[in-house]
Amino acid sequence: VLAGLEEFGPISQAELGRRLGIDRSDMVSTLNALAAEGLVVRAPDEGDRRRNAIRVTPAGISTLFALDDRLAQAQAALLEPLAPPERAQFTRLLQRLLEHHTGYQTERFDHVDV
Amino acid sequence: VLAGLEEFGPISQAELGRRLGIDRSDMVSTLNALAAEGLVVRAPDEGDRRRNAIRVTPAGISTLFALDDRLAQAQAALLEPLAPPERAQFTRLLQRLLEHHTGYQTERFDHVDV
DNA sequence: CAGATATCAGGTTGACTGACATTC
DNA sequence: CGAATGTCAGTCCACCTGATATCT
Repeated sequence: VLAGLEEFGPISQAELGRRLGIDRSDMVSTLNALAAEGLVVRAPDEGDRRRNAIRVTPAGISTLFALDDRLAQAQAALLEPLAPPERAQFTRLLQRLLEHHTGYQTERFDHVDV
Repeated sequence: VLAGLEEFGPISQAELGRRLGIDRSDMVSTLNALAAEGLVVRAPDEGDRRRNAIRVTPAGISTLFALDDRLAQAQAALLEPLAPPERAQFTRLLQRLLEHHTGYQTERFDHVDV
């Protein structure tokens, strides 16, 4: 969710959920938790008062960076048995599958030194 | 579970769960369901009366084959965007990761025509 | 008015925990 | 006796459903 917010910018909860494949009702409790930790802020959207404009706080960005770091470590551990070119090949193929089946493009998993 | 039984032969519930990474208590309900459909039979183990020796029935084998077929279709749909040599490469790398992290070896996912 | 949004209450499910009787 | 096995009851969590009030 933090990564989505950082990527898409301030956005309504419904739209965020739609892009991430998370249900509206689940997004409520997820954002409650993130807001309780001060990682995001819910502000009323001026242009459309049905919506909340969700903003990531600086603390949220730090947390996101920390998570990216843990992700990189986890990915390194997962791909450890493969040689570097194989890791690159594997993640490339995996990204093509992801993009084909979901339309979602990301470089978030490119933590492999090629 | 059916694939594990077919691969390992008659075996206790606990041992089956251990090899498949399924908890003992969950194995009970799973086998209840399979037994209710007549796909497996629970027989008391003669050598060790704490154990149940689980056997796959002919109906269980048919079901397993049908599932293998559906698995092949699902895998084909998943790998559809990749060219045949890429599919082979991808499944090979994936199997190496699986084997490295779990020690589990299988040819069950080799449904790709290379 | 139809449709979208945020929210909440409730149900279903899979996976885990803790306990127990039986057997080795 | 300690350890393993099969079983059950209960917990926890992710996910989904249906409803409601507010707003466009």
